[in-house]
Amino acid sequence: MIINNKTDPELRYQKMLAKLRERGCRITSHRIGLLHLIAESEGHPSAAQLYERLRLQFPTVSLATVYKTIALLKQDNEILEIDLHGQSRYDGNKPFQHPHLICTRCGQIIDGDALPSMLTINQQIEDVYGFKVQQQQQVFYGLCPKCQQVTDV
Amino acid sequence: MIINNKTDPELRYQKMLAKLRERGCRITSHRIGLLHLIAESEGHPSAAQLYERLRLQFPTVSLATVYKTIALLKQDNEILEIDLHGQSRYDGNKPFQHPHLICTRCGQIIDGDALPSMLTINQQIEDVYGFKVQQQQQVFYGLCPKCQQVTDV
DNA sequence: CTACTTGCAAAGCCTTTGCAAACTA
DNA sequence: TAGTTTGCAAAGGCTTTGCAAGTAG
Repeated sequence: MIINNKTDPELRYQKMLAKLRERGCRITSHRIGLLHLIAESEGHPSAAQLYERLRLQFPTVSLATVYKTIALLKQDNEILEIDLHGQSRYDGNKPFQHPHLICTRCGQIIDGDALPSMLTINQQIEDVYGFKVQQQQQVFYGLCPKCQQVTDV
Repeated sequence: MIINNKTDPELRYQKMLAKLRERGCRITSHRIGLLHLIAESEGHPSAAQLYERLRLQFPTVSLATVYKTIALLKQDNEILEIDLHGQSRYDGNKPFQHPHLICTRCGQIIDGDALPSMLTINQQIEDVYGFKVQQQQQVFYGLCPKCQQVTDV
């Protein structure tokens, strides 16, 4: 079994900040705060969750600002958007495409970036269908190890 | 390369009809028409597309009715819902979980149910993460064979 | 005849947008 | 100072829901 290893949040923060500067964005205190939250981004938060957390530091910040900053990071491929039935979750710590495992009982979202098939699936798709993959979204719903024990009774 | 083989739409229609009867649903002409469209469901239509097609036969039908009938079929696992960034597409012909390949140029949605890794991925997830998969949603965006030629110049 | 189904319109949810005021560089 | 960013509120797209009228069994 795999232990989830995170990228260093500080490095992620610096990288994102640099990208924003590169494109000539103004660096506001709200953006700095949000970038820190996103670089950390434990548990794949939604925009609303990021907003709630950011509001603890900046009570006047708005949800629109959160969305606008996320939009910039998406363009720079500095944040990964996970599309869950009309609600987006974000991973700014590992902004590359990887599968996610979602526990239907406790709601936990596990990064599935250690699957061997992850390395071969795109090639397989090209071999079988002649289709060239650019992006992917793989979500698996089921029971995490802990919740299986609860259910097994 | 794989030729997409469809299930017999008539068989699918009968199966769905039987399931609705089983649960004591009333069989209305609108539902019969919609079931036929869904059993056929070329190209993974959206609710709005099914509605437009159904309206040709039944000009007074409403979009709400389409959604309500789809909801029933979902509960019976007789229709597969594909979640595309806030818009749902439906496959009532092959209502089991399978990957989809979406061409970002022409918009075509290809069934990816002939991939070898499809058979092993759930086991792999259990081996690596101890996670028991119940449902999945695998969407790959990229270029279909035809559109690659256009782009290759 | 009874209970389910329908169409309509309104509401819901998340996300995006328009705009004047505020702020970064 | 000039141009970006902000918060607010409204709008947008898709889906769901409430309800009285209509219909299947």
